[in-house]
Amino acid sequence: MAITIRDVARRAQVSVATVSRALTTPDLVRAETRSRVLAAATELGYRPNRAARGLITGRTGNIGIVVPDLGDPVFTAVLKAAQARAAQADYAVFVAGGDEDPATEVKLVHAMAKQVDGVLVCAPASTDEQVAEAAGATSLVLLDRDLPGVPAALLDGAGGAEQVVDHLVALGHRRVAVLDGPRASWSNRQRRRGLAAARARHGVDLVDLGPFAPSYEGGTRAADLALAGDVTAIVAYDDIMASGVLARLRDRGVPVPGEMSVTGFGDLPYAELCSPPLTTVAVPLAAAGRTAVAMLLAGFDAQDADVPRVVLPTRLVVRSTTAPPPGPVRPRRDQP
Amino acid sequence: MAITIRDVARRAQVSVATVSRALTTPDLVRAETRSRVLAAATELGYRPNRAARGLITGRTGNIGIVVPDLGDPVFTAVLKAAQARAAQADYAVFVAGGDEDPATEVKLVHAMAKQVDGVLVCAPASTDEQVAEAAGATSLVLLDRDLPGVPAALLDGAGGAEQVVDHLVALGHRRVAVLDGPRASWSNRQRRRGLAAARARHGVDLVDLGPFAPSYEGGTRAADLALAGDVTAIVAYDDIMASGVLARLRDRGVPVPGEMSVTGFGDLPYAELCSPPLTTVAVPLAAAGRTAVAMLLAGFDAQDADVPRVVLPTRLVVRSTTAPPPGPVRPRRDQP
DNA sequence: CTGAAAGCGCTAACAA
DNA sequence: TTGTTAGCGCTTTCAG
Repeated sequence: MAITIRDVARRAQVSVATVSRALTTPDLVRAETRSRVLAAATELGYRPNRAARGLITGRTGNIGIVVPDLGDPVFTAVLKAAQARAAQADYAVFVAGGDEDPATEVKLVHAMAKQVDGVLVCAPASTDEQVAEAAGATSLVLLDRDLPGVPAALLDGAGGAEQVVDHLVALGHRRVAVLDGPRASWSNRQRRRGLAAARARHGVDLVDLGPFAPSYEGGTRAADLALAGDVTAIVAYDDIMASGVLARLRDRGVPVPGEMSVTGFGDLPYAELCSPPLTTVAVPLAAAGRTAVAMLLAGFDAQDADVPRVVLPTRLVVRSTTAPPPGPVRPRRDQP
Repeated sequence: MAITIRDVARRAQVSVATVSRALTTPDLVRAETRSRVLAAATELGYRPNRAARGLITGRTGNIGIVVPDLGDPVFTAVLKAAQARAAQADYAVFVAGGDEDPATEVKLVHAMAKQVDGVLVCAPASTDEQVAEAAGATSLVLLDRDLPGVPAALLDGAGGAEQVVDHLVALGHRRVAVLDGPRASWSNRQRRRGLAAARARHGVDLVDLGPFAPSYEGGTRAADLALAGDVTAIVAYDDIMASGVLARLRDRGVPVPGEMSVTGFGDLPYAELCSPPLTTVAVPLAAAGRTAVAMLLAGFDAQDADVPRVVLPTRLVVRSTTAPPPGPVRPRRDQP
């Protein structure tokens, strides 16, 4: 068996209670005793059993993270930042990835509930009811999903979408294709909201296409449809779809951005590596992960009943896939 | 407080011991009693506290995974598969990412040790001594790192490297640049071993360049050096470096594969998306993750003293970045 | 087949 | 300032 608090007590010639105190509430023990205990602990290589501690304190020192897909770079970016932030506070993190079933996410939360102090749930596809119910099982923070009463770290997808359209309009585009992604997600709804706002504001023609799979293949398929749509720009659902679009356009001999502008969403590492480098919306995934974890941790202590809800700003990154539309640039006429 | 075994016992009109048995060793309780208990448990939504159980059984039902970098798609691929495999066996997984310090990995193992039944350590950069010492703290399985006495799931990097050279030689290349990556890693040593073997076998000229950072920028830098080296092919350390090479060659107007062949290593998703699609070595990351977890789990039960060590095969995937060298193909002369 | 009781490693009153 | 004791939620002898 591993070494326990009792071994340390024996070696330091004190009771287990004193060892416990020396470790958790050092001020409550005489300096000399404390150092003796600490010395004994180090010599023995003692590491408290957090599970046992949790049993009595009700605090496990663990948090959980549930993501829709551990293979998706969007979520691993969040995970990385979240894990780092948690480690900073000496919290360990459980991770679980749902796969097919949207209800899985909720199950995962329940499965973790007893072993963690709280769970960060990323972009759950579950229904509001399911999420609310899961929130009953443990302390919850949502990421990229909004639900009244549950703390959330949100990404301003609407703002990002607006910036994209603003940019395209500024370049002179008047008719652009919008490639839709999976309909269900909250973030997609946000993005569409931003698109709608921009459309209203500028009076641009936004040609809705899709939905397409958020994949390279989805992008290649979408490109052909967009090409048939008499547009001068394509707003893809995300970077990966955009890369498919780019590839297909190249195959079909359509110069980008000369004949066609293309934008992505996410600014994943490879957006920069596309050729040409992709104009896209940078989404602060790492910041979101950090923030969400910070909210979770803060929620453990603070008992104020307010439900924090922070929206992280997105930012358009202009690279080389956007340019004025071909032909003579028609002067823009804004709505009166 | 959450609902405990006692609540279930009360509701089912039995003792807590019976509830425990009904849940863990169903055969030991009368069918009728069992169903009564199970019903009560379901009605109450009871979920046993695994930490408390672990305290007494010595089994936590958790495993840990330590990776060098949670942002690296190589490791998240492993993580995804490992997590899935663990979930299958109803194990939850802790995840931690080391960052700078190689010794961090060992610390992470120790930090997890008490909360898990075993840890999967991916490609640790620590010294043999450090790893061996960590293996003392808990049940360990290594991935992509070999150490006598510790079970390991290995990737056949040497074989992959040999396949690359075989392929290039078969195409007629006689002088190829090899871009080195971080020297320290075990997997890099393996790859170099494969290269050396192939060189000895074929008598090809292998021009060692580097080391370079395993990044896009590293690749662009490397490309220029390779170009100056009078070679007809470039073997990059990994896919990402290869994509940098590709980009730089395009910028410099060198047709691939017409004037220069390029290979990667890893077959990450975007290898296929490169333009042209990258010839590379497929590494069974998911299989490795699954296997490693399976080994870990198996090790918990079996008490045979043998130390499993499985080597997963890699496989060359020929796409469009390799072709015969330019100019008249000189007939190959193998060594006598 | 079932219950009573001990105890896993630890913390939190309560005394001393 | 320190030790004694109870007990967190659970499993596991040991009786019955």
